[in-house]
Amino acid sequence: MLWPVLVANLPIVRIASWNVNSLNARMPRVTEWLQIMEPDILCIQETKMAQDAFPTDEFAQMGYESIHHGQGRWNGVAILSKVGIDDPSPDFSDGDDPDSDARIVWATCGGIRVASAYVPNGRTPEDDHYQYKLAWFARLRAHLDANCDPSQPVAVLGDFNVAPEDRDVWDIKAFEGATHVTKPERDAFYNIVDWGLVDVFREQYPDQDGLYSYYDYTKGRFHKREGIRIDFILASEPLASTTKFSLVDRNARKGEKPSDHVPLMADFAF
DNA sequence: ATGGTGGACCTTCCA
Repeated sequence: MLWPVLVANLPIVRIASWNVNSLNARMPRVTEWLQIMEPDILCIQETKMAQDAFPTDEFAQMGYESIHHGQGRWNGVAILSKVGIDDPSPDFSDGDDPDSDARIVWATCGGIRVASAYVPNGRTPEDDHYQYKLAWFARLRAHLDANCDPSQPVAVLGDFNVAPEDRDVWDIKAFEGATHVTKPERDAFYNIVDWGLVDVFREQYPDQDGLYSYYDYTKGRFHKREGIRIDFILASEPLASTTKFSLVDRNARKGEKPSDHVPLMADFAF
């Protein structure tokens, strides 16, 4: 345990993201993980929970304020914060056309504009959902253009459902004709990055391959290390330039009732 | 053997 000593005199904000695949099913794992890692901010995706079912009190007892944008059976995103929840905003604030799904929520936490994002899956390149996915990415970019400033601390975290490079999947040949690796999806992802965001994990570990954020439940994918890197902590330069530590917590995929995604975490001396 | 899992929900959709 050397590194906490090394950074003990720096103000650190610890930010995490986790697609939990049902917060009801995952609550024991989430509370355990919060107690171990003690993030200041946790972005949650796929709560699969109605708005009024969110365990606000239970998180409050652990010291977290929260904002949930819930839908019910599908989707649902939330932000937990020990450093404040200011200007909370569900969805995209671009007028009178709300998204059909609860896929993004925003809040300012400790001076950082934070988004918890769950990008549509796409299903297949021929599916209407694939076009919805591309449009959703464009809408996120437009929201950033209109409402945020990359010279200020901004962090967009979540499940982007895109593997940006071939090395972000265990075997690119297994993805022929599939979503998550097509050029339009990758272009849409990089269009978000190009607004002024840094893939914090890749920046810190440019040569680290084989450490993925998602492993399909089926076919023994996890123990065969057959995963994909589709979850990201994207931070604007004022934040990303202060990165001290980042983690893809593969251990969280082990044990009883894991999510199919693992949590990501980063420490910023901000 | 051409499937393999898991979550929501009620019979099938979604990832």
